[in-house]
Amino acid sequence: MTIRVVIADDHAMIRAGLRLVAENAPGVDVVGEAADGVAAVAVTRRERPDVLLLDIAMPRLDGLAAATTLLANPAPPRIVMLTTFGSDENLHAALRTGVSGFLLKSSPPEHLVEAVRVAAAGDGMIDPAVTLRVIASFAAQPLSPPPELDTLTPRELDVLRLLTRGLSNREIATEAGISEATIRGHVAQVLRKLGVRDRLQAVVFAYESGFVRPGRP
Amino acid sequence: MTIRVVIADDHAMIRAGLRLVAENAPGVDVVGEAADGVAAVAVTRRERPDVLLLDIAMPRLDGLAAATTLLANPAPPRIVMLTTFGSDENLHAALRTGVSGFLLKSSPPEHLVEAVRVAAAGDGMIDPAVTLRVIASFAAQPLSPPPELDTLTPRELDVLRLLTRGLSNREIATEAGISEATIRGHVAQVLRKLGVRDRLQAVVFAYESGFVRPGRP
DNA sequence: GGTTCCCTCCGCCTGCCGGGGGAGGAGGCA
DNA sequence: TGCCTCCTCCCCCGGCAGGCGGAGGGAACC
Repeated sequence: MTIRVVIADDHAMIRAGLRLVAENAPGVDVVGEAADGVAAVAVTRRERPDVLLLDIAMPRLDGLAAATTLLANPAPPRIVMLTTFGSDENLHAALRTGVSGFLLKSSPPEHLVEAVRVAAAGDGMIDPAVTLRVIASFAAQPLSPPPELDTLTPRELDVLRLLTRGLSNREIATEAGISEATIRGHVAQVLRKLGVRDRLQAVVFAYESGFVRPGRP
Repeated sequence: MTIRVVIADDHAMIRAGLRLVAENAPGVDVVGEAADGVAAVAVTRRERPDVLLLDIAMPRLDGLAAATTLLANPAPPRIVMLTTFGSDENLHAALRTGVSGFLLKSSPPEHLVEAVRVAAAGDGMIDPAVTLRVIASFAAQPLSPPPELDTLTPRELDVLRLLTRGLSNREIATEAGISEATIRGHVAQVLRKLGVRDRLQAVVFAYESGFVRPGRP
């Protein structure tokens, strides 16, 4: 029932440190090491560990690419991504690959052990230091109620909704069952109220303001 | 330096359990309780705790509304949301409010204590049991690469990106530093490859496919 | 009754968009 | 070398979009 772990990092010193921390934890066994992404993939395929500790920044093949490669195969290991800097690019890119954990190297050793155990159990863990940023990426949009939208009349909101479906004035007129001339008037009004130049910018505004969201008809 | 905590849950039994767990942790002090959302807001405003443990499902005012209310005020407490079921609705709704933690009641007590400490420190924690779903919500869209986008050349992708900012051909030309005629050609190509009629639908496609996302420049 | 807002509709006109077709240079590949 | 893709640029032309001003009917409010 031990958790078999492979460590991938290009710095020997850090590998040693990670190994020390991991092996000091009961039930955790380090079964391999790799100093770059290509080796990480090879060692992982050979050893089939439960958990792969993967540094993002590595030569030849970076951790993101290695994770993507491994996760595309059947029965991949759980991957805990390690990084020195918790930049938004690193964070989002890592989460996108579908890793089970994301940890900063500045995290206390017990977090690392916890992340390994959690990952091995099929769950996930994100470093507390960056978790708020993950949450913020959910909260960011709906917390911005664009004041301009409030001034739109119901009819104008209808028209804006239809605009975001890529319809022409004529199509909107058909859809709404009124004349195209009326739609033109509504569209002009919407553009004026939103302070945008054309229907294209109105659609961008609608998406960016959260008035419409991708994937919801 | 103790962490002052308020507990809000409509079940007295659960409040007692949470209090027991929290007070058993060194440096954590429970300074108030509430049995519904309205009381939670009132107690929180009176006690000004560092951390508020907030159940989602509560009478009068649910935890989500209470969190939204409190977080809209200046100097809000850190909020750790508690829930019995880790449904996607609960999860996303909670993260949207901007809480610092999201925990299932089925989590081990030490997770609760850890979440309180992490929240008090200004960081965030998401229950390992639902973290993978959070990660998946990042991976969900980019893992569906609409085949049409693959056929676009780098230049055409640039143009599409600029299109989604609501720019005219002339503005795109200026932005890209090439002639408008060239942009017209690229746009025509993009429309053809995406199978859409005009730039408006191309922008809608870009948003709906996840090629661009609201709120990310 | 007057005012205001919303919804409906009309015509005119300028300008950009998009379709069509063509063309040349740069770079990769066999 | 030939072949291909990509990027660059051009012309013509029809059509829709958007700005302009105007107008009438209905509902709500004072």
